[in-house]
Parts: sequence; structure tokens; C-alpha cells
Amino acid sequence: MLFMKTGNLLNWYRANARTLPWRREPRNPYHVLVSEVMLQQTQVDRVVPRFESFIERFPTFEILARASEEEVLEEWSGLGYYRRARMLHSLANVIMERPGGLPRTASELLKLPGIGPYTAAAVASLAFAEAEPVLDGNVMRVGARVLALEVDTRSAEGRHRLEGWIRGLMDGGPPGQVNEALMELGATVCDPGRPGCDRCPLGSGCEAMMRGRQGDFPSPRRRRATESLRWVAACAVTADGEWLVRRVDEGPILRGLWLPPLLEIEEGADPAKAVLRLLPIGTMSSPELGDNVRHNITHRKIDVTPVRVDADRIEPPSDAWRWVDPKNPGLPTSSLFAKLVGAV
DNA sequence: AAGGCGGGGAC
DNA sequence: GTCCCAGCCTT
Repeated sequence: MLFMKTGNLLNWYRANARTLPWRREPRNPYHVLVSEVMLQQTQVDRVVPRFESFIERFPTFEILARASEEEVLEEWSGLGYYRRARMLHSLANVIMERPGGLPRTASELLKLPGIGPYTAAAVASLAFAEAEPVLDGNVMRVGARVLALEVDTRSAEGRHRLEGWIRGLMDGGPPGQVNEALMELGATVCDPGRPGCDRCPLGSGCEAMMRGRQGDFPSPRRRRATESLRWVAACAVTADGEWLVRRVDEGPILRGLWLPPLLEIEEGADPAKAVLRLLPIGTMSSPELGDNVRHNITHRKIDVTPVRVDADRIEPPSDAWRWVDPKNPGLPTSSLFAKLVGAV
């Protein structure tokens, strides 16, 4: 009976699985690892193109390890959560030093930088066939509904119950396929707002569906209130279209990335006046306001006013300043940069 | 156990 | 506007 449910799930998966670049057989453990790190809090559609270019540039652990952190961050630009890129680079170096290379078990993978319970289980099961349940946002939602789980899916008890359920499914099929099928189901059928129960292979095995209570699971997460901020961006541009950028060296956000100088301003303050203090430029044209740009960083909503000035290509005052071609910065940066370029 | 970290897309 | 996403590290 239990096995039949697994069979339904795996048959559904074989018929409906998306073809994704990191799923090519035989599984390449490096590809599996890179994709799983990119997929942390980031949706598949956004990861696919970035995965392709990352693998093209850094095809192996060894090549990744030998690259500079700045090169890795440049390739990561716009993907967000930049700590992931730093830790992946660090991980590659650990792997190169480690006898035996990449570990094959979840418990050993868990010791590596940037690898938490989810990624350890995903790599171990998908690349090395270990029977280790993955608990990501998708699987937790599917499981919370199947079990009509009243406790928080992230609590110790919730995780334990979900893992038990998945281990039961793994008695009926290959663990990697079970994990991947559950994630795929959560991503494409068991939608947070509008679950497609009529096409779900788990059918009457879902307790929430049987009770008509799909919307009650999983229990909602507490969320920090968003904070609104106002920034001004000093956009110094040469006649050739080169932009002056500065490396962010302080604050908790976007550190290490290169952006036009940014400054927080008060509501109602004059953005043009604030810009003058930000630029190491002697003479400049009269500042010109661009269209405001909206940028969200975790719990912050930031309203950015770009102020453009025509500038001469002065010598950068320190190595924390550079002139770049905005179409191809060649430096680590945020998607905010492209938004500003389009708004002045 | 809780807070913080990017960014975009769906509604 | 709100919510979510193949989470992790730090305190």
C-alpha cells in the first residue's frame, strides 16, 4: 500500500519532470552541488540561465577553487544572497585540499561551508543515492498538507514528522527520485495559493485535500515588518557612457559589490544636493534627476533616486573606485546597478 | 530560537 | 501592497 503511493509519485515524476541542466544523467556531483546552492531561496526559472553560464566559466571544482573570489562574485552578480557565492568558492578550496574530494554522505557534506541540512541531503541523495530526506519549502508544504500537519514545519517535531513520512516513501523507490519528485510536485502542482489537487499523484493520500483544508497548511510563517528607505544614487557618467562605481565597504547590505555611490536621505531632502558630497569630482554639470527605482532587500523596501551628472574621466581617488562600462561591468555588482543605468 | 541576507515574479 | 522561493550562518 505504501509502495503503491511511491509508485504513483514516481510515475507522475517520470511523466512530468522538467528537463533541467543539472538533471542530466549520469548526475555530475559538481553540477548537483552548484545548482543546489543557487537554488537556495531562488526559483528554478531564475537559476537555469545563471547555472549554465556559471558552469561554462567554472566547469570543475578545481577551476572554481583557482578563481578569485571577485571573479566568482562577478559571475554571481544579480543572483542575490552573495554569501552563497563566497561560501561556494571557499567550499571548492576545501574540497581541493580534502583527501577523497567531495564527501558522499550527508553528514560529511554538512560540515562544508554553505552546506546546511537541505543541501547536504539533496547532494547526498541526488548524486550519491543516499536515503536522506530533503526538507525544502516545497517538500514542507506538500508534507504539511499530506499529513495535515498542525505543528510548524520548521519545528523539531514538524521536521521529524515530515522526515518520517519521506522515509516511508523511500522504502518504495530510489531516494533521489523520491526527493526530486516531491520537490517537483511542490513547485509545479502543490501551489501555495492554488494547489492543483485534481492532477496530484498523491490523490486521496492527502489528508488536507480530503478535509478540504488545503489552505490551512502549512501554518503561516511569522514575517518581519518591511521597512521603507530612501536612497540617492550618484550617477557620474562620462561622455563615452562609462559609470563611476565604488566598492561597498560598510554596512550589512551588498558588501563587496560595486555600485554608484549611495546615500540614505531624509524624506523631502534634496537628492541633487546630497549627491555633491558623494562624488570625488571637481567639476560637474548640473545634477539631473532620473526616474525613481524600486529595490527590495529582504525586509527593506528602498526607493532610490538616481542623480546623473556628466563627468570627466578623472583618475579614481583610490582602488575602491572604478570606471566601468555598465553593459559589461566586469566586477561584482547588484541588479540595482542595471536598474539605475536604465533610469537616468 | 530568532534575525538577517537579494531579487524577482505571481497575485 | 503581500507572499513565496530546491536555506544558511550567526548570535
